[in-house]
Amino acid sequence: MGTLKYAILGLLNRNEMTGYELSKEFETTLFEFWNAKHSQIYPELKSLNAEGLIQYRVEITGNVLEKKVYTITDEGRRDFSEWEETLCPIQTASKDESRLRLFFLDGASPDFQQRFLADQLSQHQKHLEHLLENQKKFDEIPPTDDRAFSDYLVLRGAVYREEAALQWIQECIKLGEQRSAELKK
Amino acid sequence: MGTLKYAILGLLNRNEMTGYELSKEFETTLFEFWNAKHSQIYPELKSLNAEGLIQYRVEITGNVLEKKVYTITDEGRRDFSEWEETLCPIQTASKDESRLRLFFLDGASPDFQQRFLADQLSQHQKHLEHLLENQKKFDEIPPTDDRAFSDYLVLRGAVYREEAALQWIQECIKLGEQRSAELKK
DNA sequence: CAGCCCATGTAATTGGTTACATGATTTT
DNA sequence: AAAATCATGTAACCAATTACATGGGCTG
Repeated sequence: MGTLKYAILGLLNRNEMTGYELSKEFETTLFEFWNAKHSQIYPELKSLNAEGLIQYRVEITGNVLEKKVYTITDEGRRDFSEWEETLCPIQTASKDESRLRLFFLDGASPDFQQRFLADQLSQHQKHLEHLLENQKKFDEIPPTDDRAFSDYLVLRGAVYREEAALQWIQECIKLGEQRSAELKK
Repeated sequence: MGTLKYAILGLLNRNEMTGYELSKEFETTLFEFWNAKHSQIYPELKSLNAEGLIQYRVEITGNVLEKKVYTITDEGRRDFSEWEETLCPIQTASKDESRLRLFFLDGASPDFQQRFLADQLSQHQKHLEHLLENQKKFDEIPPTDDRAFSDYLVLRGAVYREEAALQWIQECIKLGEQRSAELKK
Protein backbone atom coordinates (compact mmCIF):
# COMPACT_ATOMS: atom_id res chain seq x y z
CA MET A 1 0.00 0.00 0.00
CA GLY A 2 3.02 2.26 0.34
CA THR A 3 1.82 3.68 3.62
CA LEU A 4 5.32 4.48 4.87
CA LYS A 5 5.66 6.83 1.93
CA TYR A 6 2.67 8.84 3.06
CA ALA A 7 3.69 8.81 6.70
CA ILE A 8 6.96 10.43 5.67
CA LEU A 9 5.34 12.87 3.25
CA GLY A 10 2.83 13.81 5.92
CA LEU A 11 5.52 14.56 8.46
CA LEU A 12 7.56 16.55 5.95
CA ASN A 13 4.40 18.39 4.98
CA ARG A 14 4.36 19.77 8.51
CA ASN A 15 8.06 20.47 9.00
CA GLU A 16 11.30 20.02 7.16
CA MET A 17 13.30 17.29 8.82
CA THR A 18 16.34 15.07 8.58
CA GLY A 19 16.11 11.30 8.31
CA TYR A 20 17.26 11.08 11.88
CA GLU A 21 14.53 13.41 13.08
CA LEU A 22 11.96 11.45 11.09
CA SER A 23 13.03 8.26 12.78
CA LYS A 24 12.68 9.94 16.19
CA GLU A 25 9.21 11.04 15.21
CA PHE A 26 8.32 7.44 14.41
CA GLU A 27 9.70 6.31 17.76
CA THR A 28 7.74 8.84 19.74
CA THR A 29 4.60 10.45 18.29
CA LEU A 30 3.65 7.81 15.74
CA PHE A 31 4.91 4.85 17.74
CA GLU A 32 1.49 3.55 18.81
CA PHE A 33 0.12 3.18 15.29
CA TRP A 34 2.99 3.25 12.83
CA ASN A 35 6.63 2.51 13.28
CA ALA A 36 9.66 2.36 11.02
CA LYS A 37 13.35 1.90 11.74
CA HIS A 38 16.01 4.12 10.25
CA SER A 39 17.06 1.24 8.03
CA GLN A 40 13.70 1.48 6.31
CA ILE A 41 13.49 5.27 6.37
CA TYR A 42 16.76 6.15 4.67
CA PRO A 43 16.15 4.02 1.57
CA GLU A 44 12.58 5.34 1.37
CA LEU A 45 13.86 8.95 1.48
CA LYS A 46 16.22 8.09 -1.32
CA SER A 47 13.45 6.80 -3.53
CA LEU A 48 11.03 9.63 -2.69
CA ASN A 49 13.77 12.03 -3.69
CA ALA A 50 14.31 10.13 -6.93
CA GLU A 51 10.57 10.42 -7.62
CA GLY A 52 10.76 14.18 -7.11
CA LEU A 53 8.37 14.16 -4.16
CA ILE A 54 10.95 15.49 -1.71
CA GLN A 55 14.20 17.46 -1.86
CA TYR A 56 17.05 18.02 0.53
CA ARG A 57 19.77 20.50 1.36
CA VAL A 58 22.92 19.66 3.24
CA GLU A 59 23.67 21.34 6.54
CA ILE A 60 26.82 21.10 8.61
CA THR A 61 26.75 20.45 12.34
CA GLY A 62 30.03 21.31 14.11
CA ASN A 63 32.93 21.16 11.68
CA VAL A 64 32.35 18.20 9.45
CA LEU A 65 29.13 16.29 10.19
CA GLU A 66 26.71 16.57 7.34
CA LYS A 67 23.02 16.19 7.67
CA LYS A 68 20.35 16.21 4.97
CA VAL A 69 17.37 18.38 5.69
CA TYR A 70 14.43 17.15 3.65
CA THR A 71 11.54 19.27 2.42
CA ILE A 72 8.43 18.21 0.52
CA THR A 73 8.04 19.43 -3.08
CA ASP A 74 4.84 20.71 -4.71
CA GLU A 75 4.50 17.39 -6.46
CA GLY A 76 4.93 15.64 -3.13
CA ARG A 77 2.25 17.83 -1.61
CA ARG A 78 -0.15 16.98 -4.42
CA ASP A 79 0.54 13.27 -4.03
CA PHE A 80 0.04 13.47 -0.29
CA SER A 81 -3.22 15.43 -0.52
CA GLU A 82 -4.64 12.85 -2.85
CA TRP A 83 -3.89 10.13 -0.32
CA GLU A 84 -5.07 12.25 2.56
CA GLU A 85 -8.46 12.88 1.02
CA THR A 86 -9.50 9.30 0.40
CA LEU A 87 -11.50 7.05 2.66
CA CYS A 88 -9.94 3.89 3.99
CA PRO A 89 -11.11 0.55 5.38
CA ILE A 90 -10.86 0.04 9.12
CA GLN A 91 -8.43 -2.46 10.50
CA THR A 92 -10.52 -5.48 11.36
CA ALA A 93 -7.59 -7.83 11.73
CA SER A 94 -4.11 -7.37 13.13
CA LYS A 95 -1.49 -9.78 14.28
CA ASP A 96 -1.44 -9.99 18.03
CA GLU A 97 0.63 -12.73 19.58
CA SER A 98 -0.85 -12.23 23.05
CA ARG A 99 -4.32 -12.98 21.74
CA LEU A 100 -3.05 -16.01 19.88
CA ARG A 101 -1.48 -17.34 23.08
CA LEU A 102 -4.65 -16.67 24.95
CA PHE A 103 -6.57 -18.59 22.32
CA PHE A 104 -4.43 -21.65 23.05
CA LEU A 105 -4.19 -21.03 26.79
CA ASP A 106 -6.74 -23.74 27.64
CA GLY A 107 -4.05 -26.29 26.87
CA ALA A 108 -1.63 -24.91 29.48
CA SER A 109 -1.53 -25.81 33.17
CA PRO A 110 -4.03 -23.96 35.41
CA ASP A 111 -1.07 -22.50 37.30
CA PHE A 112 0.45 -21.06 34.15
CA GLN A 113 -2.91 -19.79 32.93
CA GLN A 114 -3.14 -17.70 36.06
CA ARG A 115 0.41 -16.41 35.79
CA PHE A 116 -0.04 -15.55 32.14
CA LEU A 117 -3.19 -13.54 32.69
CA ALA A 118 -1.74 -11.76 35.74
CA ASP A 119 1.33 -10.82 33.71
CA GLN A 120 -0.72 -9.52 30.79
CA LEU A 121 -2.86 -7.53 33.19
CA SER A 122 0.13 -5.89 34.83
CA GLN A 123 1.76 -5.09 31.49
CA HIS A 124 -1.40 -3.44 30.23
CA GLN A 125 -1.79 -1.49 33.47
CA LYS A 126 1.77 -0.17 33.19
CA HIS A 127 1.28 0.79 29.60
CA LEU A 128 -1.97 2.56 30.34
CA GLU A 129 -0.29 4.47 33.17
CA HIS A 130 2.40 5.52 30.77
CA LEU A 131 -0.16 6.77 28.27
CA LEU A 132 -2.05 8.68 30.97
CA GLU A 133 1.26 10.21 32.04
CA ASN A 134 1.64 11.53 28.50
CA GLN A 135 -1.93 12.71 28.49
CA LYS A 136 -1.25 14.81 31.59
CA LYS A 137 1.26 16.84 29.58
CA PHE A 138 -1.71 18.32 27.76
CA ASP A 139 -3.12 20.10 30.77
CA GLU A 140 -6.10 20.90 28.62
CA ILE A 141 -7.31 19.76 25.24
CA PRO A 142 -5.20 21.59 22.67
CA PRO A 143 -7.05 23.95 20.29
CA THR A 144 -8.35 22.11 17.26
CA ASP A 145 -6.21 24.15 14.88
CA ASP A 146 -3.01 23.25 16.72
CA ARG A 147 -0.63 20.55 15.55
CA ALA A 148 -0.81 19.16 19.08
CA PHE A 149 -4.51 18.43 18.59
CA SER A 150 -3.68 15.44 16.37
CA ASP A 151 -1.15 14.22 18.90
CA TYR A 152 -3.84 14.45 21.53
CA LEU A 153 -6.41 12.56 19.46
CA VAL A 154 -4.21 9.61 18.66
CA LEU A 155 -3.07 9.46 22.26
CA ARG A 156 -6.72 9.25 23.29
CA GLY A 157 -7.12 6.44 20.78
CA ALA A 158 -4.28 4.55 22.41
CA VAL A 159 -5.84 5.10 25.84
CA TYR A 160 -9.17 3.68 24.67
CA ARG A 161 -7.38 0.70 23.17
CA GLU A 162 -5.51 -0.04 26.40
CA GLU A 163 -8.61 0.33 28.51
CA ALA A 164 -10.40 -2.16 26.29
CA ALA A 165 -7.49 -4.60 26.56
CA LEU A 166 -7.57 -4.28 30.35
CA GLN A 167 -11.29 -4.90 30.56
CA TRP A 168 -10.92 -7.92 28.37
CA ILE A 169 -8.09 -9.48 30.40
CA GLN A 170 -10.10 -8.84 33.54
CA GLU A 171 -13.06 -10.68 32.05
CA CYS A 172 -10.77 -13.57 31.11
CA ILE A 173 -9.48 -13.71 34.70
CA LYS A 174 -12.98 -13.64 36.11
CA LEU A 175 -14.15 -16.46 33.87
CA GLY A 176 -11.01 -18.41 34.75
CA GLU A 177 -11.76 -18.07 38.45
CA GLN A 178 -15.28 -19.32 37.94
CA ARG A 179 -13.76 -22.38 36.37
CA SER A 180 -11.52 -23.06 39.38
CA ALA A 181 -14.50 -22.69 41.66
CA GLU A 182 -16.45 -25.19 39.60
CA LEU A 183 -13.62 -27.69 39.64
CA LYS A 184 -13.40 -27.54 43.42
CA LYS A 185 -17.01 -28.56 43.75
CA MET B 1 9.52 -14.84 15.97
CA GLY B 2 8.10 -17.75 14.01
CA THR B 3 4.61 -17.25 15.34
CA LEU B 4 2.91 -18.79 12.32
CA LYS B 5 4.67 -22.04 13.19
CA TYR B 6 3.04 -22.10 16.61
CA ALA B 7 -0.35 -21.06 15.30
CA ILE B 8 -0.27 -24.09 13.02
CA LEU B 9 1.11 -26.45 15.67
CA GLY B 10 -1.54 -25.21 18.08
CA LEU B 11 -4.34 -25.91 15.64
CA LEU B 12 -2.98 -29.34 14.77
CA ASN B 13 -2.60 -30.03 18.47
CA ARG B 14 -6.37 -29.81 18.70
CA ASN B 15 -7.36 -31.64 15.52
CA GLU B 16 -5.71 -33.22 12.55
CA MET B 17 -6.30 -31.07 9.51
CA THR B 18 -5.43 -30.50 5.88
CA GLY B 19 -3.66 -27.36 4.69
CA TYR B 20 -6.92 -26.23 3.19
CA GLU B 21 -8.76 -26.66 6.48
CA LEU B 22 -5.99 -24.80 8.28
CA SER B 23 -6.35 -21.88 5.93
CA LYS B 24 -10.13 -21.86 6.53
CA GLU B 25 -9.42 -21.80 10.27
CA PHE B 26 -7.22 -18.74 9.79
CA GLU B 27 -9.93 -17.05 7.78
CA THR B 28 -12.63 -17.63 10.36
CA THR B 29 -11.71 -18.32 13.99
CA LEU B 30 -8.27 -16.74 14.08
CA PHE B 31 -9.02 -13.96 11.64
CA GLU B 32 -9.26 -11.14 14.17
CA PHE B 33 -5.78 -11.65 15.60
CA TRP B 34 -3.75 -13.77 13.23
CA ASN B 35 -4.12 -14.39 9.55
CA ALA B 36 -2.21 -16.31 6.92
CA LYS B 37 -2.94 -17.09 3.30
CA HIS B 38 -2.63 -20.55 1.85
CA SER B 39 0.50 -19.41 0.01
CA GLN B 40 2.18 -18.97 3.35
CA ILE B 41 0.67 -22.04 5.00
CA TYR B 42 1.66 -24.71 2.47
CA PRO B 43 5.39 -23.88 2.52
CA GLU B 44 5.30 -23.68 6.32
CA LEU B 45 3.70 -27.14 6.52
CA LYS B 46 6.43 -28.44 4.29
CA SER B 47 9.14 -27.14 6.56
CA LEU B 48 7.43 -28.24 9.77
CA ASN B 49 7.23 -31.69 8.28
CA ALA B 50 10.92 -31.57 7.37
CA GLU B 51 11.68 -30.63 10.98
CA GLY B 52 9.72 -33.63 12.18
CA LEU B 53 7.18 -31.57 14.11
CA ILE B 54 4.24 -32.73 12.00
CA GLN B 55 3.39 -35.69 9.76
CA TYR B 56 0.78 -36.36 7.14
CA ARG B 57 -1.13 -39.16 5.54
CA VAL B 58 -2.75 -38.94 2.14
CA GLU B 59 -6.49 -39.36 1.78
CA ILE B 60 -8.49 -39.59 -1.41
CA THR B 61 -11.65 -37.61 -2.00
CA GLY B 62 -13.78 -38.98 -4.84
CA ASN B 63 -11.64 -40.91 -7.28
CA VAL B 64 -8.39 -39.03 -7.66
CA LEU B 65 -8.18 -35.89 -5.55
CA GLU B 66 -5.49 -36.25 -2.90
CA LYS B 67 -5.44 -34.36 0.32
CA LYS B 68 -2.80 -34.39 3.01
CA VAL B 69 -4.13 -34.76 6.51
CA TYR B 70 -1.55 -33.38 8.92
CA THR B 71 -1.07 -34.53 12.51
CA ILE B 72 1.29 -33.16 15.13
CA THR B 73 4.14 -35.44 16.31
CA ASP B 74 5.34 -35.90 19.90
CA GLU B 75 8.28 -33.65 19.11
CA GLY B 76 5.90 -31.05 17.74
CA ARG B 77 3.80 -31.29 20.87
CA ARG B 78 6.87 -30.73 23.04
CA ASP B 79 7.95 -27.74 20.96
CA PHE B 80 4.47 -26.26 21.12
CA SER B 81 4.12 -26.75 24.91
CA GLU B 82 7.38 -24.92 25.43
CA TRP B 83 6.07 -21.96 23.46
CA GLU B 84 2.66 -22.17 25.06
CA GLU B 85 4.05 -21.97 28.57
CA THR B 86 6.10 -18.80 28.21
CA LEU B 87 5.04 -15.25 28.97
CA CYS B 88 4.96 -12.72 26.20
CA PRO B 89 5.08 -8.93 25.85
CA ILE B 90 1.84 -7.16 25.09
CA GLN B 91 1.38 -5.49 21.75
CA THR B 92 1.92 -1.79 22.41
CA ALA B 93 2.31 -0.81 18.79
CA SER B 94 0.61 -2.02 15.65
CA LYS B 95 0.33 -0.58 12.20
CA ASP B 96 -3.04 1.01 11.72
CA GLU B 97 -3.56 3.08 8.61
CA SER B 98 -6.85 4.56 9.82
CA ARG B 99 -5.12 6.05 12.85
CA LEU B 100 -2.32 7.38 10.70
CA ARG B 101 -4.83 9.09 8.45
CA LEU B 102 -6.62 10.50 11.42
CA PHE B 103 -3.30 11.84 12.69
CA PHE B 104 -2.94 13.83 9.48
CA LEU B 105 -6.62 14.63 9.13
CA ASP B 106 -6.19 18.22 10.34
CA GLY B 107 -4.67 19.01 6.95
CA ALA B 108 -7.76 17.92 5.03
CA SER B 109 -10.81 20.05 4.23
CA PRO B 110 -13.43 20.34 7.00
CA ASP B 111 -15.92 18.69 4.70
CA PHE B 112 -13.69 15.68 4.16
CA GLN B 113 -12.84 15.46 7.83
CA GLN B 114 -16.51 14.99 8.55
CA ARG B 115 -16.99 12.44 5.82
CA PHE B 116 -13.94 10.50 6.91
CA LEU B 117 -15.05 10.26 10.52
CA ALA B 118 -18.62 9.37 9.60
CA ASP B 119 -17.32 6.63 7.33
CA GLN B 120 -15.03 5.20 9.99
CA LEU B 121 -17.86 5.29 12.49
CA SER B 122 -20.20 3.39 10.24
CA GLN B 123 -17.56 0.81 9.37
CA HIS B 124 -16.84 0.17 13.03
CA GLN B 125 -20.54 -0.07 13.82
CA LYS B 126 -21.04 -2.63 11.09
CA HIS B 127 -18.08 -4.65 12.24
CA LEU B 128 -19.23 -4.58 15.85
CA GLU B 129 -22.69 -5.73 14.76
CA HIS B 130 -21.10 -8.59 12.90
CA LEU B 131 -19.11 -9.59 16.00
CA LEU B 132 -22.19 -9.42 18.20
CA GLU B 133 -24.00 -11.58 15.66
CA ASN B 134 -21.29 -14.20 16.15
CA GLN B 135 -21.52 -13.79 19.88
CA LYS B 136 -25.22 -14.63 19.77
CA LYS B 137 -24.33 -18.06 18.43
CA PHE B 138 -23.03 -18.86 21.89
CA ASP B 139 -26.42 -18.64 23.56
CA GLU B 140 -24.56 -18.97 26.84
CA ILE B 141 -20.92 -18.86 27.83
CA PRO B 142 -19.43 -22.20 26.85
CA PRO B 143 -18.02 -24.36 29.68
CA THR B 144 -14.42 -23.46 30.44
CA ASP B 145 -13.18 -26.92 29.48
CA ASP B 146 -14.74 -26.72 26.04
CA ARG B 147 -12.78 -25.86 22.93
CA ALA B 148 -15.46 -23.25 22.22
CA PHE B 149 -14.49 -21.38 25.39
CA SER B 150 -11.33 -20.05 23.69
CA ASP B 151 -13.35 -19.05 20.66
CA TYR B 152 -15.68 -17.16 22.96
CA LEU B 153 -12.86 -15.39 24.81
CA VAL B 154 -11.10 -14.07 21.73
CA LEU B 155 -14.43 -13.03 20.28
CA ARG B 156 -15.07 -11.03 23.46
CA GLY B 157 -11.63 -9.46 22.98
CA ALA B 158 -12.57 -8.37 19.49
CA VAL B 159 -15.84 -6.91 20.79
CA TYR B 160 -13.99 -4.87 23.43
CA ARG B 161 -11.57 -3.66 20.78
CA GLU B 162 -14.36 -2.53 18.47
CA GLU B 163 -16.25 -0.81 21.26
CA ALA B 164 -13.11 1.12 22.14
CA ALA B 165 -12.60 2.12 18.52
CA LEU B 166 -16.20 3.32 18.34
CA GLN B 167 -15.90 5.40 21.50
CA TRP B 168 -12.73 6.94 20.20
CA ILE B 169 -14.18 7.91 16.82
CA GLN B 170 -17.18 9.37 18.60
CA GLU B 171 -14.89 11.49 20.75
CA CYS B 172 -13.06 12.65 17.62
CA ILE B 173 -16.37 13.64 16.03
CA LYS B 174 -17.48 15.47 19.16
CA LEU B 175 -14.23 17.45 19.34
CA GLY B 176 -14.47 18.20 15.63
CA GLU B 177 -17.96 19.61 16.09
CA GLN B 178 -16.78 21.84 18.88
CA ARG B 179 -14.23 23.21 16.47
CA SER B 180 -16.85 24.06 13.85
CA ALA B 181 -18.89 25.81 16.52
CA GLU B 182 -15.87 27.87 17.53
CA LEU B 183 -15.10 28.84 13.96
CA LYS B 184 -18.63 30.13 13.46
CA LYS B 185 -18.25 32.53 16.35
C1' DC C 1 -22.34 -28.12 -18.20
C1' DA C 2 -21.62 -24.00 -15.50
C1' DG C 3 -20.27 -22.18 -11.38
C1' DC C 4 -18.62 -22.70 -6.94
C1' DC C 5 -15.92 -24.86 -3.62
C1' DC C 6 -12.18 -28.23 -2.54
C1' DA C 7 -7.31 -28.82 -2.80
C1' DT C 8 -2.26 -27.86 -3.43
C1' DG C 9 1.38 -25.77 -4.77
C1' DT C 10 5.18 -21.96 -6.72
C1' DA C 11 7.03 -17.28 -8.08
C1' DA C 12 7.67 -12.54 -7.77
C1' DT C 13 7.53 -8.76 -5.07
C1' DT C 14 6.93 -5.81 -1.09
C1' DG C 15 7.42 -4.73 3.65
C1' DG C 16 9.97 -4.99 7.66
C1' DT C 17 13.66 -6.45 11.21
C1' DT C 18 18.28 -7.36 12.65
C1' DA C 19 22.79 -6.89 12.01
C1' DC C 20 26.72 -4.72 9.96
C1' DA C 21 29.41 -0.46 9.40
C1' DT C 22 31.18 4.12 10.22
C1' DG C 23 32.13 8.33 12.27
C1' DA C 24 31.11 13.18 14.55
C1' DT C 25 29.27 15.81 18.45
C1' DT C 26 27.78 16.61 22.98
C1' DT C 27 27.39 15.61 27.71
C1' DT C 28 29.05 13.89 32.05
C1' DA D 1 38.25 10.03 28.57
C1' DA D 2 34.09 7.62 28.35
C1' DA D 3 29.33 7.35 27.31
C1' DA D 4 25.33 8.91 25.12
C1' DT D 5 23.38 10.85 21.27
C1' DC D 6 23.52 12.63 16.49
C1' DA D 7 23.81 11.17 11.84
C1' DT D 8 23.73 8.14 7.62
C1' DG D 9 23.87 4.39 5.20
C1' DT D 10 23.95 -1.02 3.38
C1' DA D 11 23.26 -6.13 3.58
C1' DA D 12 21.10 -10.23 4.84
C1' DC D 13 17.26 -12.19 6.16
C1' DC D 14 12.46 -13.11 7.48
C1' DA D 15 7.47 -12.36 6.92
C1' DA D 16 3.64 -11.61 4.09
C1' DT D 17 0.83 -10.42 -0.07
C1' DT D 18 -0.39 -10.90 -4.81
C1' DA D 19 -0.31 -13.29 -8.72
C1' DC D 20 0.45 -17.39 -11.34
C1' DA D 21 -0.80 -22.21 -12.14
C1' DT D 22 -3.45 -26.46 -12.10
C1' DG D 23 -7.05 -29.59 -11.59
C1' DG D 24 -10.90 -32.51 -9.13
C1' DG D 25 -15.60 -32.76 -6.98
C1' DC D 26 -20.22 -31.31 -6.07
C1' DT D 27 -24.62 -28.97 -6.79
C1' DG D 28 -28.11 -26.91 -9.44
